[in-house]
Amino acid sequence: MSQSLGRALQILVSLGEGDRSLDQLATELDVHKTTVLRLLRTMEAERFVRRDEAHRYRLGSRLFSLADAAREQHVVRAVAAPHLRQLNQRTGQTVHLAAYENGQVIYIDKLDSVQSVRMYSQVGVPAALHCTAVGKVLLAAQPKRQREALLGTIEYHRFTPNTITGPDQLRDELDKVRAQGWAQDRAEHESFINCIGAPITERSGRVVGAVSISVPDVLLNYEQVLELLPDLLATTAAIGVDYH
Amino acid sequence: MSQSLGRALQILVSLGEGDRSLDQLATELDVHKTTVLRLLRTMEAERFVRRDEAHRYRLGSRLFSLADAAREQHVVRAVAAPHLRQLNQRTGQTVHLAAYENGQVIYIDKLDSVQSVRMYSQVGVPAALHCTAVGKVLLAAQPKRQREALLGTIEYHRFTPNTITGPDQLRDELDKVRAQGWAQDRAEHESFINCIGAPITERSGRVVGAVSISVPDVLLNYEQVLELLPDLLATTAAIGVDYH
DNA sequence: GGGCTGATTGCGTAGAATGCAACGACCGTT
DNA sequence: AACGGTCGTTGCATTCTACGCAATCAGCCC
Repeated sequence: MSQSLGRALQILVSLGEGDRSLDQLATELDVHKTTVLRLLRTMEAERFVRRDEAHRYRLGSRLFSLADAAREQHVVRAVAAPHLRQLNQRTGQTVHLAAYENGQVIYIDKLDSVQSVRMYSQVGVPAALHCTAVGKVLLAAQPKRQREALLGTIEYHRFTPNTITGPDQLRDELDKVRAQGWAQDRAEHESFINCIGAPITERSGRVVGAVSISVPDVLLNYEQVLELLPDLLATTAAIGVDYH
Repeated sequence: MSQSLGRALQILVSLGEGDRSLDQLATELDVHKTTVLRLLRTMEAERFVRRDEAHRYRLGSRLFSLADAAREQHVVRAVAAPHLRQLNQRTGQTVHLAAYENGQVIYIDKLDSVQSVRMYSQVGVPAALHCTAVGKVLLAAQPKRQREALLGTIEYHRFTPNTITGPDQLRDELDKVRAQGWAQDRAEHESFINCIGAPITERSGRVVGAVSISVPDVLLNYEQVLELLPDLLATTAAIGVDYH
């Protein structure tokens, strides 16, 4: 909607990948370098970007405090933290916390497995809606209109042979999720990794987040992962009670 | 330089202090709410802000990954970290790492005292140039023109009776700092807290940051703080060697 | 159901943002 | 030390964008 602002945000995202020179940025955005310069100057004044002695541009220190603030503004994160830690310790598996954010599902916390299993998820990065447990849970919790709109816009990228690849199939899956109160992901996103996820529901019935447990099948098979379900549901219930 | 972008950044800073409604923001910026709405929409699309069900606006998740990137882009932070930890453990005192960022000095890392002494400094927030050890060190290291320009723009706010309150006095102080290779702050910023700070100089002679130790005088008097100086200088030297 | 508050949209206009071209600073080269 | 090249920076004219207005719409409380 706002052209210059949109370009400025693009610059910030680009700088997130590494430092850039002025016309490197101009080339990326396909605008005149004068334009880029003025945007950078404005952001520099507010410390969103900084410039080293060799005139290479980097992200500025304002982002430190803003990110802290963004974290604190996720009430659910703070409330959930102790419960997630316990769940992580009891099960020893990777635990994720995610929240809905205008049309997307974002990981807002992550506790690693005691085994050093690497997962591609990362705090602050969107989760796929059609093939992750948290994605399904939070999508299922959206009001119908919103949900249907999203079903249409998802790119049903086929990550594994098990990935759901169309809106109709996903709609059925979401109905099931809503009925049973939790979601599964049987190697739909990463081969050899199974997940279960459940919504955090606060007193009024509003879903404010989702928790998932992810387990590589070399550690536990799917049936064994299902045995963790009561623990997961107890955790999300406890978070919901603490939330207010 | 760019009006709309400037306003957008103001919005982000404002949201950093807490969530806002649309015309709360419009009032703060003193613009029409239509304008604010369009800026918010643009930022929403890039996940810089999010909007909850009650149409209150908050900071978005994009800031998470950007802040991580901003941190990683400070090479000195990673290099210094282990040395700072050791210095913090050996002395037991509050240790700060700061860097110069277009006309300001920003704390980019902080290790707390073993005693629970609260200091007002915070990572990502600017340090006063005229009354902190890191401020003096980094200001002293600037090229002359830059330095003189800054001497003129500083607001010489008098925090304590010891605070330097004018450019001439500060210029003399900076000469001393440059000559001796370190800076002091004898209760110039916070009463009852003394600091010493030293520059991190990499091989080529460029100053890439500053480290300081802060001690409340209930724990050590100024002479005792000076006894920590060799340890501080050894630390900054070691960081300088590791830096490349 | 009615009146409120607050969000949203269409539109014309003013002014801001843009691109151009010329200038300037800096660096390395000969 | 002069030169050429690269890259950042500035002044200016033009155009298109961002702005505010007023009307509409949605939701909420009485």
